[in-house]
Amino acid sequence: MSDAESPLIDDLEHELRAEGVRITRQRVAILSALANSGDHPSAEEILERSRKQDSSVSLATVYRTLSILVDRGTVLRNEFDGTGARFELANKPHHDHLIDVDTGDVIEFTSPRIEELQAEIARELGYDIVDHRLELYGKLRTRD
Amino acid sequence: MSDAESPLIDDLEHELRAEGVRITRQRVAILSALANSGDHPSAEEILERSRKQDSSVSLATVYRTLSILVDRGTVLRNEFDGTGARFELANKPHHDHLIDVDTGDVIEFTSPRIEELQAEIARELGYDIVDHRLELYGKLRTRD
DNA sequence: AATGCTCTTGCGAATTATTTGCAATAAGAA
DNA sequence: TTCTTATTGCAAATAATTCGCAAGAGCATT
Ligand SMILES: [Mn+2]
Ligand SMILES: [Mn+2]
Ligand SMILES: [Zn+2]
Ligand SMILES: [Zn+2]
Repeated sequence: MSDAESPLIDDLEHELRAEGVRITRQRVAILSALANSGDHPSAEEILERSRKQDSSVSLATVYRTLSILVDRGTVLRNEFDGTGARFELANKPHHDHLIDVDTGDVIEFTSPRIEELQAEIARELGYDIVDHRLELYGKLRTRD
Repeated sequence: MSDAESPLIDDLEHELRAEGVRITRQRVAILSALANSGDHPSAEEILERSRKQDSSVSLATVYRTLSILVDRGTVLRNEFDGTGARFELANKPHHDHLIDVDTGDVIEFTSPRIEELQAEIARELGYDIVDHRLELYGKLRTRD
């Protein structure tokens, strides 16, 4: 039972180190928590998950680390309706979200057409898009 | 120099009264502030603006009144990046927003195509859209 | 116009999510 | 191992919004 980390985390560590960011136990735990999350955890959830690997992690460090990772573009911060930011690793292609208003489930989707239209609209208004947020809030269609 | 209110505010007052909502000086001041705002003011800004008409308005009442109006669908609450919610009367057709990241300016736009595509995407995923949020963050294109 | 029931208000305290100051601790270069 | 300095945990500070409560004010009724 070695302590080998996933290649993903290994890569991230190297990138961070290359930028002079120290690799601490806490940061590795937080990165692991994110890497092993298929969902969109809140800071509190990331705290819980990373504590399974390093019980010394504190909430302040979770926030500080997320802040660094978001600034680097390693992590995405989402602010869905309701409360608190939700995070995810930025290692997958761009996508937007559909939130199930009944269950809170978050479904990812992509629409090249919408992305194009957004750029077009911005262009017509004289702008270049630097970021955007598209969230659909829906209810599961029932076949009554 | 009469005290006549705009027909818009007059209508809103009647609707509210019909629902058993009492028309107070503060509420009229807040509604006026909203009706006279072409932009997307924050709660603090609405406080300042409504105080010009009724200096007794408090921030708690601004929030409480906005809450009622949002629940009724009279007012829309936007949560753009940065801090604090921004409000606007819901008396115009649906639109989304482009935020100038340099100046903070908020530009409104509509795209029937994007609206359609959103519904289509949700449908494919088995959902009916109950709400959505589309915000573009952009920089004014310069012709250097 | 006066009455009274009930909603609404202002104020300050409470909440929630996130940030920050600071002394103790630990990365990583030498 | 030593040394420098970034990082950490903790608690206190912020920022936006909500809440409890006693005082005040709509408005239906007389
Ligand atoms: Mn996602
Ligand atoms: Mn608008
Ligand atoms: Zn997108
Ligand atoms: Zn829209």
